[in-house]
Amino acid sequence: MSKNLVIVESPAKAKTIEGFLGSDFLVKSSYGHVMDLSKTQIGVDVENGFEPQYEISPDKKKLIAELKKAAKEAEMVWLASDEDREGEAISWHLFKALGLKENKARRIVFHEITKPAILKAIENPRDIDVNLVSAQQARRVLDRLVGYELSPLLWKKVKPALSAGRVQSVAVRLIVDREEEIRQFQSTSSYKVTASFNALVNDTAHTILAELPERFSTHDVALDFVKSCLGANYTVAGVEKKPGRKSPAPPFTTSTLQQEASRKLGFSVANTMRVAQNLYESGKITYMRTDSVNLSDTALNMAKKEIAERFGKEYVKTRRYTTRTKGAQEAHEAIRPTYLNHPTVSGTAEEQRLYELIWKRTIASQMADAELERTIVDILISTNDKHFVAEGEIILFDGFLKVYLESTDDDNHDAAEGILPPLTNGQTLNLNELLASERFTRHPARYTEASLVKKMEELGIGRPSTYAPTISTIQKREYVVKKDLPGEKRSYQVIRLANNQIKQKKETETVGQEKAKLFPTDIGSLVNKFLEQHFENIINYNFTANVEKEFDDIAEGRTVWNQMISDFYKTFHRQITETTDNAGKFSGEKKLGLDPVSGKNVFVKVGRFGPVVQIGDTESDEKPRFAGLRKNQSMETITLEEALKLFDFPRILGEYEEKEVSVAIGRFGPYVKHNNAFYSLQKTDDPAVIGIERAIELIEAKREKATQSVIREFKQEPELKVLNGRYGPYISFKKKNFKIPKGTDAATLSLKDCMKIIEDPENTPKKRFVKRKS
DNA sequence: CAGTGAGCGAGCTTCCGCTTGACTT
Repeated sequence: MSKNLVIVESPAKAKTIEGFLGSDFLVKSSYGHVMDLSKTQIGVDVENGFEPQYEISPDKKKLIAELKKAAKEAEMVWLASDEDREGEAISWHLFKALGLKENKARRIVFHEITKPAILKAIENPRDIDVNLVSAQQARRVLDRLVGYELSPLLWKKVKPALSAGRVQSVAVRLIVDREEEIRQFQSTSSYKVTASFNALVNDTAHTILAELPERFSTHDVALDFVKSCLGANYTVAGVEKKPGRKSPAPPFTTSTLQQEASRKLGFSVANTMRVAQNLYESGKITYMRTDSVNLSDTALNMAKKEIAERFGKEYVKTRRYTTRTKGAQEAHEAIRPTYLNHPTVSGTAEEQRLYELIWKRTIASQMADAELERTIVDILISTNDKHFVAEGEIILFDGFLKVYLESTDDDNHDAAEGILPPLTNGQTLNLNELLASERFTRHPARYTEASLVKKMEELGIGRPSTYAPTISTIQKREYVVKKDLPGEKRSYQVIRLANNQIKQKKETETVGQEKAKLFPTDIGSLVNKFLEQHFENIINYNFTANVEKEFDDIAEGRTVWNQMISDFYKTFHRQITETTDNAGKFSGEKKLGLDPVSGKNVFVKVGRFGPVVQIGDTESDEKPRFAGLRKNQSMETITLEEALKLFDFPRILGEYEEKEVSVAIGRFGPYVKHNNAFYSLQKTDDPAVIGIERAIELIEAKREKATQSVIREFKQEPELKVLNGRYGPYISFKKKNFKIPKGTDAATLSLKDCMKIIEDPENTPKKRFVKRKS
């Protein structure tokens, strides 16, 4: 029995701390929040001061019972959750849920997981900060009211099972707005002039690349300029040298780690977090959900030592970074390796790569600036008054660049500048080639998962622990899809001057390719439009920043939390009732034209199951016909012709084994139907042209696969089979599936063994969704 | 997980922010 019980949020942290403290201390984890509002009800008493109705989270009941027991046996309980709004609330909830007494509980906080820091914290306990808890309560209640009043309104007015919230709806808006900007964007072209020269410097031939600082707006002006260069001489008219410096980027936060892992390693946001969690749990990195760029003193000293040993003393520069991010709470350190003297670790390939990135970034952040020298060379053209400019950059001292260079999202920059040979004033250069190429302005970039996180962080929307889940939610709701675009060919004009001759030609380039970018869907755009019309104040980009200020006031004790919520709710709830009463169905209905066969109107709109084409008016006596849009189609762009084509299904292809074979398009894409069985089409198959031969191929292929997946069959019991599925072997019996206990060899199971497994209630299929009591 | 879409009506869906395993057919 321990005299002291310490409760932290994360089990990995608990394990580390237990090592620091003696046997008088038992360290446990709360696994995050332990109490929350009821999931199935609004959970807030709006009539009575917005009193929250908390309950112990269902998955925490067992844990709370355990903690309660441990608390009873201990002389003192130390509540050591994180030092931020949510952490304070966790301590308060623990206090309540464990039924602690004032004289038997202390609140402590520490910023560094080291023995001295923890001992110091224990010597300096404090009370739970009630104001900070109130601020969290306000945050929680506001999010609940917004989410649980807006979502049902969407079910009624737009489509069932949709959702809206303070964070997710703004994330969707960013993507919808960006797509609209791209649609509105008008590309213009201009002519950019570049030249390459040959020069002999110290008996060595060098190539020098230069550019005209200005651009020409039309082909004619560009051509006139190139013509005016015929027979020209080019001389160096000035060499200017400027010193420059580059500083390293700060250590990683959750958001910057997600961005760099996306750009440098191609990881999705969720993957980055999964891999980082593994590194954290095996003690290799510090906590991965943080908004702080701060490094502990221990880390700073380790970095200093490591850099001096590895690269030399001149590479050391100790830096303390401060966070400027809106709403940062800084309960943790920046993300860094636990031991900075380990540049690599063992683990999976992904773990090694992510770790290396974190190591480099941390080390670089404590290294000296890179010192550069920029050279700008001015080149005169003898036949006109324009100048070429050549720029070069050399590194005098590499500093942190030895280890790490941050990448950018900006793909508009041109080829890297190289080293220029030492040119002298008055030196003549020989023109090798002069090019005037047509260049086009580019639309703003679509968001990647990571660049969306960056933008959300700038707006103060979401927290390190929610970036990845939010991005997955908006995709799961089908507001947004992540996809690639193949790009299109575009031709552009090039005017070339070489050997004193001008030649013009047309070249082609591929533009507009996209890889893993976020696009709004029809539903996403429609829901966004609905919210813009009725709840602009909620999805306004500044809404979160404004309420955060009010939460701060509550935390400081200047505002009473439920007064703030009451003020907010008055307006918000009026908007809800007004929209409920006055707004009609919001389907985005749009008329495409007339059906040439029936002469009826053809519409597109969002129906109960997603975007549909409708032939015939809803109000008419005859029932309208419907067909769902294909996955790659959009209400925005679909034509009448494409819409009518969707009604060509189901199409009868012929007969096979004396049963009809047809092709149709269902909820999950195009499929072949035969004898009441379904066979999905491949991506390369077009349901509009597919024939009976191909359909039979698909049927046979699926049958073949099915026989391969059978591990065991029994003559005595044809309804029982041992099959190989997605998650390994399982038993199928009378259309129900049963898992096979670990350590059992599926291939040697007898019928008796199988029946035993089936009868064991341990192995019965679990219900996917737990039905709630009414 | 598969041919939905009217209208009727029951029963369902939903938020954000803390934390990890559990374990799917």
